[in-house]
Amino acid sequence: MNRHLHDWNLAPREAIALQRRLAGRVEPEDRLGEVRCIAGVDIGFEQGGAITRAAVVVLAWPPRGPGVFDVVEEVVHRGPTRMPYIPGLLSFREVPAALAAFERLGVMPDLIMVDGQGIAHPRRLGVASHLGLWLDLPTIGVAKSRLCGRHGEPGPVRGDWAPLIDGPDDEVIGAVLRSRVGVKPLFVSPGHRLSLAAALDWVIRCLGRTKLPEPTRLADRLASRRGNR
DNA sequence: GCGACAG
DNA sequence: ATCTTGTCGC
Repeated sequence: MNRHLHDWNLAPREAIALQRRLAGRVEPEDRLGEVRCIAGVDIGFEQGGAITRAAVVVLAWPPRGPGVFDVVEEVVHRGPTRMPYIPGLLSFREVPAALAAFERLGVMPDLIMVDGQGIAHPRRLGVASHLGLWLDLPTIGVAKSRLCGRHGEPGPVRGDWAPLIDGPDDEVIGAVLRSRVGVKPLFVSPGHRLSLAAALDWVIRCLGRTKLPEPTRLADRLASRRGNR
């Protein structure tokens, strides 16, 4: 079945072929059903990288106030690191741990924000898309830097953005978003079952006082085992 | 061959 | 990603 998706001991060449095949299953949708909670996912490492630490934070929607969310649930999964980091093959290193964390979740979220790219990937299957396909849930890729694509400098105001273009056909694969004045922009792209416009909309609506949207920011903090800011 | 390269 | 102190700014 989809069991082979769990055979993360794929050689790079096989992994790339799998990405090409799976990319065709990614579905862009304009809107979601009723959203009651949004999850943020991020992976951290311990002991020099030997241990992979996956964190999932589920927040209630709508927020209690501007940028203020109630935490519904938090899960951390720790396990041995199996794959090295290879640009373009990040999902094979991080998704297994993320899935293990989701299996422990009591409430499945209606939308997931992942630290990394969605379709803004050489083969249109970044970690957010891969996770979304596996869970069959809407996902958004929220990365702190660029993997591929060309773009101009977004405006200086929060909410300003510039399209992320790639390929010979100038395909729009994401957006470079100014999430906060005076900081490097975020790279937002659809993961699965969501359009770019919807993805951007959700990320902006989840922005609090910092650069990262709350779901990703809290998951990042938990994955890196930092208690504060 | 050279440069780029999520986390 | 992670290793790490102080420091500039609101």
